[in-house]
Amino acid sequence: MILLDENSKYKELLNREGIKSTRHRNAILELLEESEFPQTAEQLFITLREKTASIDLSTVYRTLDTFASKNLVIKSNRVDDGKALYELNHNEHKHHILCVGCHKLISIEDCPIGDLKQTLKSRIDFDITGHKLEIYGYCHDCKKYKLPPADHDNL
Amino acid sequence: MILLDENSKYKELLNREGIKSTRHRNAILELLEESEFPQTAEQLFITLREKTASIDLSTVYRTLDTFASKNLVIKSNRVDDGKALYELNHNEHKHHILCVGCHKLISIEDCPIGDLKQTLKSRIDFDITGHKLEIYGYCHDCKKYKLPPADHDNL
DNA sequence: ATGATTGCAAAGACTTTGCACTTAG
DNA sequence: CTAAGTGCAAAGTCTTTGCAATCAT
Repeated sequence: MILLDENSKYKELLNREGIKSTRHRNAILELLEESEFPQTAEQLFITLREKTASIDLSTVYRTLDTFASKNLVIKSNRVDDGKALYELNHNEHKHHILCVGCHKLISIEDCPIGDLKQTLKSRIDFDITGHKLEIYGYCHDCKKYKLPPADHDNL
Repeated sequence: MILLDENSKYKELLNREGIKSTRHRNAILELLEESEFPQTAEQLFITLREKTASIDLSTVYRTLDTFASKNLVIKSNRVDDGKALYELNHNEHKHHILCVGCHKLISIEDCPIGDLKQTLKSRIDFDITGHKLEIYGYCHDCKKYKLPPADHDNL
């Protein structure tokens, strides 16, 4: 039996969470680690089929849900369609901006919520524990070439 | 034939957009106008069935999509589930905060994006045209009673 | 060995579509 | 009158689930 070291890269992490280390789970974690942006289950599924051996889409969903329940990944839904997105739960906090011309995602370090947190705390005694921010607009190139929105009519 | 004035309340608005004024369209607009928060198609459907005569769910979806294409309503998706939300496109800009203890929505006037807009413009030449912000946390009461999150584990 | 994980097929939830009937303009 | 709107049923897309086979510990 051929067992690459690769396959156990996340073994300790997984066992620590009380779940078994499997080929699929390792592959999905690895893929998420390589991904700059949140991915849909299908994107991951397609890449996994290309890179590693076969896997079923339902296994991808189940694995991602398991990871989400262990807080290893964060599940969210894109605002402009109903598809679920999954990303590794680094503890770093980051936002992206989406160009509606070319659909490129750009990471930004800025987070404008900090101030609001204090404001709401003192004004209405509301404790912010989390937030999700999606920003749309035109990047340098799309503005230049005056591209129309690709399919984000309502934003 | 009984034709209440009510039924034509939005006639001019609709005709101006090049679409016909119908009982259903008027009812949906009226309902959206009464709604403090974005509604799912099904919420609207159920209320419509109670308040007005029968309507089909597909008609609700078609009507909302038509309205969205005319920019009369804004369609979005909540971050934590896959259901589409529809709200009237007032030109006012407003955000809500969600209490993860009791699921209450609270409207806030604050919008922290203004400054960021300038920042990104000058720093990376990105023109923000829209954004979506969802904020989670504990309201005064839920903090007091130490209620656990209802079902927003990953936020 | 034994309970967890997986593939497969089927079902579920939400949304869209085709077509014949109805209605607004 | 005629194109637009609607109900109904069927299909489509994304996601979840039941069950038998397989795998990790």
